[in-house]
Amino acid sequence: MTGATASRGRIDKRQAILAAAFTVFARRGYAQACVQEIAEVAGVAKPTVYNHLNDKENLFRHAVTAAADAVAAENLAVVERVRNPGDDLRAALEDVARGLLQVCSGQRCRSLRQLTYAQLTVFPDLADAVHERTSVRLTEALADRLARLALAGRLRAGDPTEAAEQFLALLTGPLEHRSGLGAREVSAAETHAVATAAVDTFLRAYRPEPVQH
Amino acid sequence: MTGATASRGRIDKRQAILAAAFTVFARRGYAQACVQEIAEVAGVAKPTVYNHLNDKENLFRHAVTAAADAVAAENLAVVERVRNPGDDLRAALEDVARGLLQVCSGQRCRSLRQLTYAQLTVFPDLADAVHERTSVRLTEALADRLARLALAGRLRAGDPTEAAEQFLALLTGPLEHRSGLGAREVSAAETHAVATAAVDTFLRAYRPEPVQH
Amino acid sequence: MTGATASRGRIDKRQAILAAAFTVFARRGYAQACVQEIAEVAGVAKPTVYNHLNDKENLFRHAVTAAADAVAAENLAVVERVRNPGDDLRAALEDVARGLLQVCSGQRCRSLRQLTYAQLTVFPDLADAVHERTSVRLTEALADRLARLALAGRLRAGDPTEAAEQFLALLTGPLEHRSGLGAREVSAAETHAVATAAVDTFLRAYRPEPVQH
Amino acid sequence: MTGATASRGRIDKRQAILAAAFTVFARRGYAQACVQEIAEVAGVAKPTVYNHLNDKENLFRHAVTAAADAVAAENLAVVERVRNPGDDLRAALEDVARGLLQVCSGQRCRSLRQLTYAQLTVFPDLADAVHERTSVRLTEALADRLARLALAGRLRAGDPTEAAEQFLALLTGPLEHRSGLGAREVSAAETHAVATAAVDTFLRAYRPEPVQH
DNA sequence: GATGAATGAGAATTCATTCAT
DNA sequence: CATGAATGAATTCTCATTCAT
Repeated sequence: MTGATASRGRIDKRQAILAAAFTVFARRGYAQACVQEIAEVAGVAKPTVYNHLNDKENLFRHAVTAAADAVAAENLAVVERVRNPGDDLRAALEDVARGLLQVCSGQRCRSLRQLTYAQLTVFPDLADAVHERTSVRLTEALADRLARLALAGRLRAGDPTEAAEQFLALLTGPLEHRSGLGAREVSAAETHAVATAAVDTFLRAYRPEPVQH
Repeated sequence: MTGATASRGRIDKRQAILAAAFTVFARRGYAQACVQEIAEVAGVAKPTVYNHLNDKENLFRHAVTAAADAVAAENLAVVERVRNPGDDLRAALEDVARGLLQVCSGQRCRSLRQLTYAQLTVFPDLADAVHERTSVRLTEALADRLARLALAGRLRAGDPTEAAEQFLALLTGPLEHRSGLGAREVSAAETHAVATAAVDTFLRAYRPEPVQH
Repeated sequence: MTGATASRGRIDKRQAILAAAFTVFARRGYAQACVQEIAEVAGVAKPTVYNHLNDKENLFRHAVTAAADAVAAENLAVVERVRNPGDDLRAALEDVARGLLQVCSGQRCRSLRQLTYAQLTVFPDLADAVHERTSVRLTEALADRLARLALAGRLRAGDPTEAAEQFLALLTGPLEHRSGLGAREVSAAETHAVATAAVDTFLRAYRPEPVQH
Repeated sequence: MTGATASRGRIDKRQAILAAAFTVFARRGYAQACVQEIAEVAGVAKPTVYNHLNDKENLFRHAVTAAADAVAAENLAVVERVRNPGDDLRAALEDVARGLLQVCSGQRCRSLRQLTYAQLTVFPDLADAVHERTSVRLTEALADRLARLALAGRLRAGDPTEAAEQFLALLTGPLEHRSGLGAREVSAAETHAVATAAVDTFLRAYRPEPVQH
């Protein structure tokens, strides 16, 4: 029991450090963030941070990767909701669209984008990892759903990955535009409008071809 | 004449410093970049950098703003090409699309995005300025062209700004996706494909409504 | 006990830094002194200086204040010696005079004067603090003693603060004059002569009025 | 004529630089003062300062020496006023006392003291020169007057230099005490009181011995 | 394992001083 | 002679990282 408790305490401490690190990195950027502040936010002493994660770079990698995992999970859960679309295809797609926009306009997701972008040239492999988790997987999961819909004749046939890319682009592009690169919060009304417009355009472009006879 | 030469020399040096600064900031990121390296790349002594631009922040602001101006000019020039679309609308839009992708996939534009994103929380006003120059103006210029086309009955009527947002989203979203957030170069073939797909989707969604009779 | 040792070590280090700082500031002046040299003299690394005292200004303030406290204690101890003057008033006053001159002609006191004077306009509040500790308190302590003597009829009545001011002036004025503003050491013989002359003048001026009858 | 005008202009410029230098040195201290600011105050370009006075040290030496000369002249003029004391010795001495206090409490004299003190260890020879001009010469000039008075039987015989030292000490000591080392201005009323008290004490101590018969 | 203390390396910034005009 | 521009040399301060306890 003691052992379990101790391990748990240790794990908790590690989690606290990673969470604090993400917060501070998001607040200051990689280089401007200092380990001191992270330790303070985590409520531990500086060397404890070094005991758990070897150096600043490692700390950054783990904090960012953890955030990317969380965002990935959220995104995939949203896409999963369209597995059984029901009769109203538009409604189902709008549900996904709103869900994704909610995730993308959240604090964590914006910070993640920012940090990853910022360190693109410094830690290119990390950028790859994040991109894989948040963008590639999401696109593929969505492509899977769209492929099913095409097969069922509810969408025009075509490259489902390309369709998924475009569906996501119609969401994130206007969102980014309206949030000023993610600096400003975007009102619920506005994300709603973006979602509606995206689905509308998508459905117009991907409605099944009229049957020839 | 002497004065002109001297001034010219001074202006040249200032330009050299700003160019070097943008290069080094792009290579290392804001905080990791050191003024020393910028001075070396510019071929001047460190204090000369401080004589021309008062401190590191100022240097960053000017370097980024100058790059944003250049990108803005390039983008607007591309959009201008669609002012007289000719008979083949699809060809005209594909021309714009390819032109914009060429700009956006260029080194400078990617660095600019990266730097701006990275310092979003630190220099929010700078992010605003860049966003205004590169995104807002571009969207509006494109919206102007699309509005004319709608008026001429060659596109479905609707909010032209929204249409422009979506047109641009269909370009930059997939581009970003395929370049891994902008880390990798994207082949000409791929940008070509993205442009074609974007225009195709856009035209399907925005073709004029069939006339009722 | 371990804790005690550690604390003691820390306190020792802080003392060493303050002592080194005073030495180096005295040697070079505030602005010319560099923290590097202070650290070397203290036998620690530069950042250790910053860990203990936050910046150069703080370091200066603490070093000077500590010196002022030490000088104040010495001066007050000397004045205390005249609490029970005995029969020979002249001897008692000469004792005080010599004691004070010894303190004032000492290295620390001269450096303190110099540093305080030098930074009068830059750190006026520090100058106030030093003046209060070294000059005001001393004058008042001496005034207390002189008041008692006047009450006992051994000195002419009058404003004791003014008398104390003048007593001290008769010591420090000529001392400063002979030491060339404190640059040169003054020989014991000369301080002796100054003390004797000061007491002589003081007693002539403050001898009790001849009793009227 | 051109030559004369030119020389005059050159001399004026040099004076302006020295005056500006004294002002700025007084405001900031030697090391904190920067040549740039001095040039601005003097209304010339930085290299012009270097053309006239070779380097910062030289600039400081000349500026301080010039100020010392001016102060010396003022002091000596005041002492000269007691050459023909008239019947009322007390009045004559009070006149000198007030005159000297007025000089010593002036801005220039305080700045001069400050700067000289500050650089005592860095430029000891400069301190000597200032001390000689402002303190030694003054003491000797006053000693001359006091010697004449003693010879005339209006003061007790004794070492006139010592008497002069004490007379000056009774003025400057209390003045310094009340001005907080020269930081604060001293009201006219207070300098008046200091002068009166000094002369009173001086006359009590130096009145002629009652004649034996 | 956690921490208070210490430090080596490095970065921004300033400034006296010198060229070239 | 006066000056705009450039620079070499310092200096303060910060921070990731490591010991010793």
